[in-house]
Amino acid sequence: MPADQAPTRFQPLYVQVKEHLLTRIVEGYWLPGSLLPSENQLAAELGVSQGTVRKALDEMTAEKVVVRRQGRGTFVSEHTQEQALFHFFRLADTEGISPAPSSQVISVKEREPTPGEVSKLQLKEGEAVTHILRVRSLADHPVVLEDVVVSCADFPDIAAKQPLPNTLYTLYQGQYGVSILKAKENIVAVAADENDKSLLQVPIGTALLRIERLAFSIDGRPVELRYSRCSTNHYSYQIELT
Amino acid sequence: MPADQAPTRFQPLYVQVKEHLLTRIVEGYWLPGSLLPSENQLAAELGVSQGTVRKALDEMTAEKVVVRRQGRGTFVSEHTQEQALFHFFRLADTEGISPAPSSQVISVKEREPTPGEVSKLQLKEGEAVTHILRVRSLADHPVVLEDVVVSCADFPDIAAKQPLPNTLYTLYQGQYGVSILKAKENIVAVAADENDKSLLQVPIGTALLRIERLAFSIDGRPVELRYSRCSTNHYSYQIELT
DNA sequence: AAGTGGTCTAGACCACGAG
DNA sequence: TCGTGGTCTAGACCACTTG
Repeated sequence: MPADQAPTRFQPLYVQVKEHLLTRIVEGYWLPGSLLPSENQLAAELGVSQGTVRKALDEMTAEKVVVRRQGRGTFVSEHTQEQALFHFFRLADTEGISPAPSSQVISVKEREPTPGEVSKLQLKEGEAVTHILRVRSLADHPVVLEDVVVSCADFPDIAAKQPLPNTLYTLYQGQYGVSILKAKENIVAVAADENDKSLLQVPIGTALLRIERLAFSIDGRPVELRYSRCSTNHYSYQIELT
Repeated sequence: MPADQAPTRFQPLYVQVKEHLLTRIVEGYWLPGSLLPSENQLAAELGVSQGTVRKALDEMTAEKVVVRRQGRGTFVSEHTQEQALFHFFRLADTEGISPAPSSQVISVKEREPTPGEVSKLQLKEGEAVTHILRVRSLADHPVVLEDVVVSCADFPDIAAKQPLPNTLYTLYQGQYGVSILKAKENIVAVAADENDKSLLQVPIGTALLRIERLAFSIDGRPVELRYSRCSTNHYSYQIELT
């Protein structure tokens, strides 16, 4: 007994259930942090068995779209401070410890996008972007110089939201309903320039990490482009390959 | 009806099944590439239901310990050229394309480990290491200068295996039965020195990526420590955060 | 046609959290 | 005590691969 209109091709039931639930979350029917109906309720509502709902929720749990708590229920993921931090902020010291970063916003401007931004963010003709420049510090030392570019269409009037939170992703989710679950990073080594010298307090020519990050929302659209220039004197970029 | 001796605490049955299967693979009872018994055979042999075996195999599939092929069966993962390459070799050009790297071995030596190597590789007292130095090229241009350090106990007489394959992990698995499934990387930016200048053909002071990788075998032991110095003039380190 | 993994169901019991 | 997710089972049918 299929519970959904056929999407395009024959899909396993649990995939259809998953996409149905995902759609509701993306559309804001269930907000981040809210409790979903129980597996049995969803199963009854969609006309499938509880095991099928479970399999859909299992995959969504693996993708961190939802969080399950035994005895309580299943919740839409929330970008808490820790989550956003440990998931996307990869800098830590030799012990693997990352002190909570603080941020100092240098400027917030609306402007025309560059051709690279248009293609990477898949911007429409004439769409403007907001450009945030800030310095992030660990233990009171400036470590990262960050250029953040987002579409004004996705995030209108972001300049008015100041002071901006340390983790922008909680702002995106809380104020704009955009959940960042995936990102691609692209890392090269560059020499520090005049700008780096004054803002990161390193000599010109110091080797820095330059990280380009393209972040995707829950529905797979690229929504943020971010360039980070990192001093790696005291911290390193750490990641696990599996 | 439990199928395994209780490990330490009460564990779900499927976890016990998973650990049992994992042990057999680690011990070489089933070699990489070989076909496992069917789910029903395993279930009968272990005295659990087929669904429980399935759940164990599902997790092992997610961890890439095994590969399932519908209609054929479940196989122990093999480090093929592509897998090892695309899984752990993160350098690619702006289009995300990575030409097959070639390697030139500069030296292979046995020596005493440094204190850092002892602690990172968890070496026993008096255990020697093999140190491989090589240059890896993409499209005939030298791009990575690599120092690879492994324990002589894990990989005896590795010097005799020359010419070393491009992807050492296939050698580890094929000749020594050690499967690398997980690694931690630690990235900083450094300036090129004399050595980099001659081997990577870059000017002294050029910013390079320095990647420290600690690779773990299927049973969770650290077995290889590798330092890569990468020129990022034409290629960048690319990774997906999820 | 036979055997494999892939999906789906239905029902049972357990462990946890909250009232 | 009740409702939740977590585990386990047993059996059915489907889709794919091979002979």
